[in-house]
Amino acid sequence: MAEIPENGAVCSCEIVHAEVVDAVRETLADTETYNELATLFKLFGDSTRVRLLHALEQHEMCVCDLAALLGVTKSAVSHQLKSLRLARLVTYRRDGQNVYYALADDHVKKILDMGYEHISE
Amino acid sequence: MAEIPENGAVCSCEIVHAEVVDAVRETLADTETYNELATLFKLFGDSTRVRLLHALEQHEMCVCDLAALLGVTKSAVSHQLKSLRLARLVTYRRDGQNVYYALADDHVKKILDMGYEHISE
DNA sequence: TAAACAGTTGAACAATCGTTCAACTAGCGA
DNA sequence: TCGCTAGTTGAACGATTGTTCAACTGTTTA
Repeated sequence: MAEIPENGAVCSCEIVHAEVVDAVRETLADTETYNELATLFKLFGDSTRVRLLHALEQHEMCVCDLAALLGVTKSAVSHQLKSLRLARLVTYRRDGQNVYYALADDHVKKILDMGYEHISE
Repeated sequence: MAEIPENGAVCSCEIVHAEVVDAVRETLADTETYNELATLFKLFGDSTRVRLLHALEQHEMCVCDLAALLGVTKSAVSHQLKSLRLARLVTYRRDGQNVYYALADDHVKKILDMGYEHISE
């Protein structure tokens, strides 16, 4: 469970509904979990990466073609793909001179779809 | 559709698989859509906001109690809640001196759950 | 072996972000 | 009305981020 400060330690106020606060506190996960979640979603929080992921949702592609498609440099694409790779959002496959990237699983699609649903309202 | 640069304009390389690039290009959305998606997911990309959202998933809460629960100042909570409010992720309800926040809809829960699934593997 | 191209990497930069601080507004009770 | 508490706001700060640039590795072809 999380290391949560005592009442008033940092918040500079009194707790108004102690029962609610205590009940909710029980259900919270540990700090590390929230950090990992934030780190994951941060990767979806950049339009270049979102476009990369959406493109890879259609078909696996090499760095060169992704760069041409999105209109950015190979370097920029490579940097972003590395982040996505470390988070296991995309997979890596070398074939000759080319390196092909593809979505690692369908979580990416589900998350993007859920986001699209929200902004479409 | 998006304004996508011509081949080689920015990518400093030749297109390797023109058919794939052209096919994927057809399926991409416009720039504004990707910007909105990124803006949305950026809000999930901070552990304080993720904890706020997860807490509100359990029960509506006032700013004061949220600050006490998370161990941050009321000001920090208020700033973050404003961002979440502008993105229609949380709702606002004043009752006397207190302002109660709650999740706007279940997209938040679905997105968080999908993220949790991913990091749990 | 050397040239050519695909891709990666690290440093550097500007831009963005989250928190803090101080000052403010709003509602409640005396 | 005054004092108190809840909440908001804007400026300022340090920290993080995305891109660029230049140099590098790896693979293919001549």
